[in-house]
Amino acid sequence: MSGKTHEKDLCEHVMELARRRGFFWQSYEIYGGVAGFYDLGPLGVRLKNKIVELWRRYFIQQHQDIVVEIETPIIGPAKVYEASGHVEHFTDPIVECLKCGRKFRADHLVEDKLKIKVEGMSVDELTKIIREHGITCPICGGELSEVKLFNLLFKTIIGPYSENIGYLRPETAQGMFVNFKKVYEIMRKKLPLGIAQIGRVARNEISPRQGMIRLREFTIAEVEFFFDPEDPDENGILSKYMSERAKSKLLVITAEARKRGEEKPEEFSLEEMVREKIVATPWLAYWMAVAKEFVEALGVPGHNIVFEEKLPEERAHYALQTFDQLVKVSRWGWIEVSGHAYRTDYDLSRHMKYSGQDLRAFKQFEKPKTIKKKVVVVDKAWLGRTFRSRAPEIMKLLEQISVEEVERAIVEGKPIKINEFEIPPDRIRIVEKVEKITGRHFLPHVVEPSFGVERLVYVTLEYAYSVKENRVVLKLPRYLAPIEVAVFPLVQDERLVKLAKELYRKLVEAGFYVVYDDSGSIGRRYARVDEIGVPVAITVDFETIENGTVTLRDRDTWRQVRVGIDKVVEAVRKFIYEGAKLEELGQPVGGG
RNA sequence: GCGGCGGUCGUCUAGCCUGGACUAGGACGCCGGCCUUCCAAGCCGGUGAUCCCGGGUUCAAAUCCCGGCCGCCGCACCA
Repeated sequence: MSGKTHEKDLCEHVMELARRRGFFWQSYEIYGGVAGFYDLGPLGVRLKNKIVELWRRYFIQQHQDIVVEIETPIIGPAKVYEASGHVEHFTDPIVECLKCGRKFRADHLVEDKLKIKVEGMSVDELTKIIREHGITCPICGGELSEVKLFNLLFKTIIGPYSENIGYLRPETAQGMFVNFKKVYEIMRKKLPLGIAQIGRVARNEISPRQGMIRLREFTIAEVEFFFDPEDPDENGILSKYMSERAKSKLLVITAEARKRGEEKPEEFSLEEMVREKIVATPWLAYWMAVAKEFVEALGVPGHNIVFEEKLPEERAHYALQTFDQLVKVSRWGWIEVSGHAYRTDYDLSRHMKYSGQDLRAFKQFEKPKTIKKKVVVVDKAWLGRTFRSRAPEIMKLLEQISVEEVERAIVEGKPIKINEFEIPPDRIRIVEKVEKITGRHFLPHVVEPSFGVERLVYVTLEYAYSVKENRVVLKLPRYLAPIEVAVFPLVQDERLVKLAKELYRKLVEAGFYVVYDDSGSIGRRYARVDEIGVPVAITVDFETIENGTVTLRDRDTWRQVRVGIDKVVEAVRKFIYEGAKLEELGQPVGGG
């Protein structure tokens, strides 16, 4: 499933365009550049912001009754990432073969060779074991280096004390988990609840390549979606949303199919995904459908979007099931643009344990349940008088004895023996207590759709890139265009220039991003704005002076219509944000 | 991290093997002017290169050698 060579230069063209026109470029270029870091230029920032805005529309605005957005720090204390499992699971002990240069997981190597458990063993201990047992490179037999730890987390120090370690977050997710209880309360304790965040993350990749595709610092847009695992369709919310997307179809390669060696994806409707248990929980499928719709809105055709289920060994430590959303790109074949993980209650349970805080949700039963319960009651006054300072100890021991055992002793009239102590049956009795339970405490489960935004920027550009009559035309979806309108006077005639500048002002005041250009020939100016994806170019010509109309030119068809100058703002809005066809906006212009 | 290949104006590139006339050439772009009544037209002028960085060899290095950085590909690694 890898990209083949004949399409290769598309990526190069996109990268070249991105550099030349200011979408993005490698960071720190004047110092030779650093791998895995990219800068966004003026157009790149606008495009990224628009993509993020679109993401918000799909994941938050359309789900505003159940999803809210927060923002949390990039740096977190060590404890948070110990709890999340990243300190442990993002750290691999690695040995390198001094002869062939291959690297191996040191722990796996030792476990395989010696059949012993080495979990939790230090680097030095592992090195020692390797040396003592003369373990060598399993491939070439060469000598092995010392064991080194490799952790993808960027480490830093919080404040002046070096022991106060912090980590840069490798995902925004922990910000949501840490804040779950608070947001849950703010949202008046309703489930399901999605908490979204868009922000920078950092991962110290060993050797990042592939330009914008694999970065050491990038932007993630993700939702941690919390729901009651025993009642995912609480209040019919799941059903409501599912029915809204009933027509959604997803191309999926299941883990099972992959194990069979299958490479072709199978198409499932959203309903089939759930009914045939392709997904471990229905919400996972639902958010996959939203994710696909969103990626389509970036300009990727549905047949180039596939969900691939990860094999157990490929999954992150927190996931019970994971699907990657893959998009086909020219150079690298199928690349992941989002991950959809069923994180269960892993994160909340870990934070509960590490923080000591109760992070459980509470759900009231419709009717409180009453439970009859037998309780052992001791004559505490007697107990205290008799055993004095040892009484509390006995109380504790008594709790560990089952009610049935005590009951039996009472019935038989025998004393209850607890270690060396004896309690006569008349000092103890069984009481039936009625307990009222109004609801249940539980840890919500979580599904997580998570997007790499820079990848989306790249994918969007690549799918928009086209060549027409030897000119580059960036056919971005209109609503994503960094610059929305261009205004040109046909030639540098004072009257036309004046009118064009007025129109420019008017469009700017209406809220659009507009370029004005009166240099060179009109054709050159059209070409320049085509290349950065400006959807519509407006030209003020001599007819404008006569009858107050201007031409609107469609980037994709190069066709033109004439529109009254006073109707331009509305026409542009309709064209860019309401999907109107050019021909609906005014009178067609012949020729040109 | 290992191996292979590569790195020259904003972009694409000539030159590198065979060191010297290279003050590094061209094209496109970009800027200014002229021209121009709708698709990168034309003319004039201009701008623009740490020849990736550092060291070495040499009288002399874009060119040869070594080290590093960065990129691409393969391996390894990888939410």
